[in-house]
Amino acid sequence: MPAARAKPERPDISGVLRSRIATQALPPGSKLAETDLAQEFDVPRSRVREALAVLEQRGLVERIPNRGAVVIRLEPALVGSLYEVREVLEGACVRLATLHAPSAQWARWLTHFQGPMVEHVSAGRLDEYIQGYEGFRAEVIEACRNPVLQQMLDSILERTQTVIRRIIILPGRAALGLAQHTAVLEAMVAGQPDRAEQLRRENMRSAREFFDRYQKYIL
Amino acid sequence: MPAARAKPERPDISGVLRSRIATQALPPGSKLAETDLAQEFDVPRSRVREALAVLEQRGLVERIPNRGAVVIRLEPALVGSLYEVREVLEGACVRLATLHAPSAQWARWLTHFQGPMVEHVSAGRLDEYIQGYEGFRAEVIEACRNPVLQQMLDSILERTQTVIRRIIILPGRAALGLAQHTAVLEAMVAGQPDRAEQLRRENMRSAREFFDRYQKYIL
DNA sequence: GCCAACAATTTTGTTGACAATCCTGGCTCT
DNA sequence: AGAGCCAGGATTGTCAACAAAATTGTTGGC
Repeated sequence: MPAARAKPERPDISGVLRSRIATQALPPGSKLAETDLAQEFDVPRSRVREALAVLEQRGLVERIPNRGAVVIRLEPALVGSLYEVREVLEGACVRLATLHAPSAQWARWLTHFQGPMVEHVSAGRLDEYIQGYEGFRAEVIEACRNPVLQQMLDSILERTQTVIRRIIILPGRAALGLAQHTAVLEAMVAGQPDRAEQLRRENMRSAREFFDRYQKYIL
Repeated sequence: MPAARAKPERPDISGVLRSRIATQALPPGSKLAETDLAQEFDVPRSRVREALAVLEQRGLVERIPNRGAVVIRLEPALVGSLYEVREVLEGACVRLATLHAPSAQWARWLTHFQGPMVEHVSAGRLDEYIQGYEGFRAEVIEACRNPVLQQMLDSILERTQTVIRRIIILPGRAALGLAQHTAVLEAMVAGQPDRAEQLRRENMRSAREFFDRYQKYIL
């Protein structure tokens, strides 16, 4: 039997780079050298080039002619713009989820948010808190059944992930955020989409206030 | 004197193709052949390739491996998703514009909407009506001072432009839309950002109802 | 010692050729 | 006659070499 021929893998370069930028494995200002990336992923440089075009279009890197691509730097004004848009998108998200999924689905999460999650926060186990929240969030987005909304939220999140993680560890933020999320969930369980949307938007504005107040520690 | 050397122009291929798709010069289902485009724009094929990667990322074309790129077809469900997102983005837009620009700036437009625009609509001069509205709209987006919001709205508009133009010619739509826009403007002049946002969202839902009702004539 | 001009190196941008894949059309076999 | 199959052509994907530009390093002069 001939050796199993390794099929030519096609790594999703743009995807890998996106997650590296989101996790700050590639911090703002990093230079993305085409040759290096082509070597690392073992692909021709033209593939790297296409990936960089996508990253530029997504607002993650800046490409200067004849000088290469660098990871974009988050100006305070840009963070503000991102939060303004995120506010209305997240609001629409919980409204649609409330409309499209049965109340019982959210009731499960409500008990989780009123029990274990409170423990996590008061015990300072932020990783567990974040993980639990991410699970809920994924279900909300799934319930929206709106690929356009999902894509735009993804795009905003990957640009602000680092800011989000620094906000959540601010003094009092996790506890306040948890209370706000619980309020949103109560509206969802009660089948009040508009109220859920409004509460979620207030939650986003609240997060943004923390950012404004602690801006110098975050950026 | 030596002949003026033509500097190597660098046409914005992705931009040209985007407008062609938006205006349906390239209707849904059209095939985008790399060789043809490279010849037409007189650029190497690699440039065309990068442009296609951007168009795919923007949701305007679908690329199938080894088979090329085709202009995406608007399914009714996708139009619904786009309108759900557009509703909240347009709402945020007028809210921010009301907050950031002086009332007087919108008062000018209000008189225009209550005078000439009514004439245009009742006389069936839809082109003038559209043109007047576009002017107002551009100023609103400008006043938002939010590049993220602007980019996302552009992205949605270029995908739904053809639908929008077919909705506006539906019986009664232009007159109703004008009345709704005037109501939004009144809220803006009165310095009521939240009310302007709410009215704008109602306007979007109304437009979407027209789409749902006349769907078979539009798609 | 510092600055400026110049040369060397590195990196990006471009080009054309080559390989792999898919579609088309005609042919053969049942 | 119809289904399946096998070229032929066309298109996409890949690649390496070349050209252009910018960065870096060096040298010479003040």
